[in-house]
Formats: sequence, structure tokens, C-alpha cells
Amino acid sequence: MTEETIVKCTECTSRNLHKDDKRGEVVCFDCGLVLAEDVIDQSAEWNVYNPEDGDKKARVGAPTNMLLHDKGLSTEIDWQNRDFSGKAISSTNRSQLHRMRKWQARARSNNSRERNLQNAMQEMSSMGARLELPRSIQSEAAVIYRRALEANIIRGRSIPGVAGACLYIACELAGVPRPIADVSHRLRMGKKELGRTIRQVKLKLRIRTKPKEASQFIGQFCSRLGLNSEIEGACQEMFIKIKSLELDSGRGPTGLAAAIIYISAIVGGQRRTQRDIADISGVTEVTIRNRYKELAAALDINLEELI
DNA sequence: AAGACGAAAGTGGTTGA
DNA sequence: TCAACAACTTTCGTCTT
Repeated sequence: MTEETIVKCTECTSRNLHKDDKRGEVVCFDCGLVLAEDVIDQSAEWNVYNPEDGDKKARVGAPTNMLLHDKGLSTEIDWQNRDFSGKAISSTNRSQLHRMRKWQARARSNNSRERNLQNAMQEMSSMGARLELPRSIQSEAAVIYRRALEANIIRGRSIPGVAGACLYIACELAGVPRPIADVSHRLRMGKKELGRTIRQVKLKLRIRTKPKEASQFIGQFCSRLGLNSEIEGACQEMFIKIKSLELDSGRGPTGLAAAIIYISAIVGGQRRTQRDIADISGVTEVTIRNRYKELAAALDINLEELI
């Protein structure tokens, strides 16, 4: 109801708003502010970003949830040698208590860690929702975060920073990478810093990811541009051709995907502006231009006559 | 007025000596 | 470790629709 009336962001007055029917949210693309939401975090299903991922589609959710910082196992052990009624505890029990305290102390040293984890898990959960990620990817991110914490990577960095990096990496590992620009924008984080943190986390945890391909971005970009599956299919076909001609080597996959979509949309009679495509793909108009000129020339496509 | 264009200078990451 | 390098971004004036 309220969504209908919202045209401008209350924060930055941008008109560049994104309405997501599935989630019932209206989000400002420029500052990331959620202007309206009916339902919080209802999506537990996959967003399918490209056709090959269709068969991976599944509802998931492990019984033990990695997003919880513990499983309710915390127990406090008092330091006084008294039982619950205040009586002194017999010496026979003392050694046992002593051992228990030792363990408790050991747990205490993990206490700041636990607190960090607790914070981070909450943070990640809301970040995951903002990125519209399925639970499975959020859980994977949580696992990565735990490892990062154990490897002392968080020191000197912010919890949200590392959490964002973990979410990004989890997407990559799941085969559904998101542009850094998109992630940083939605999470309201600096692109440079996010990129740096991602690299460092990957380096320290020895996480290797396959080089990304434009085809992995085509689906998500098309859907955000409101382009139908015909156009998307044409894009994927064009990508295959481009790849076989090695026109993709040394080019950024997001920029390439953006250019492919720009061309295919015009050819398919559903033109989108360079600006619109630039906004959702996280590359600039300049890059789209450079790329599409290059591709059009190599593929011998004359766009002028189609406009 | 919006969209597209392209030159020029700047940025950060990669590579190779 | 550092400089050279390619890809991409930022910025901006200009042309086109």
C-alpha cells in the first residue's frame, strides 16, 4: 500500500528505487535504505540466477543452524566453594570442581570470541536478507566466518566488514557470484574495503574460487532489468560465441555481461539504456561502451540500423 | 532533457624482474 | 620490493535523438 506512494528516497532523495515484490520491499539503490517492507526475511528459497542453476534449486536448512552462535550449551560455574544453598562443598568434590573451573576458564578465554560470533551471526542474518540470499548460502558464510575468527582475521577489521566478505565468498562458492559493487552497495560498505577484505580472507583461509564468467551474471542482470528469458537466452548464446572467439580474455565478467545484455536487448527490441545497465551491473557506462563497441565490431553486428 | 560518446587522468590489482 | 601494465573508473565537455 505504502509502496505506491514512495517515489523518492527519504535519505538521499534519489529516485532510483528498487521494488521487490517477492520480498515486499522497496529499497533505495543509491544509499541502500529500506523504505518499505511488509515481510521480514521470508525467503528461504533459491534465487535462480541462471539456467544451469535450475537443477540446484532446493529448499534447504540444516537442523542445526550455523547462524546461532551456540546451541544453548552455556553454563556458569561459580568460583566459590559453596553449593547452591551456601554450604561449603566437601573436599572430595573439590578436585572435580577444580577441573570444571579450568574448563570454564578455558571457555572464558573464548568468551570474547563467542560474543563476537553472536554479534556477527545476527549481523550476517540481516545482511543476508538484504542481499536476498538463500539460507544455505548464509549458513556457508557463517562457517567461513567462524574459520576467519579462529584464524584471527577479524583483528583490526570490523565485524560487518568481514561478515560481508564471508557472504560474498559464500556466493562465489555456491556458483552464484554477485558483483562486489552490488554487495557493497546493498550493505552500505566501501567497495574498495570490501574487495580488500574479501581478498585477505580468501588468502588466509586458502579459499580458492574459480574465475568468474559473464554467463554467471547474465541471469541476475536480465531479471533485474526486467528482460524476458528470450533475451537472456540470446545473451547466453552470444556469450558462448564470444568465449569461443576468446573475446572475453582479460575482460571483467560483469562488464562483459553488461555489454552482451546491452547488445542483445537492442537486437531483441527491448532496449535498455547504458545507465540502467550500469546501475545494476556495477560497471560504468564507459566500460559498457568500450566493451559493446568491441564486441559489435568483432561479431559484425550493426546496431545503428536497429535503432 | 536524456542518452550516448570519447578523451584524459586517476585507481588498485597483477605481474615479472 | 618495485615499477610497468592492463582494465576499469571518474570526470567532463560535446554531440545526438
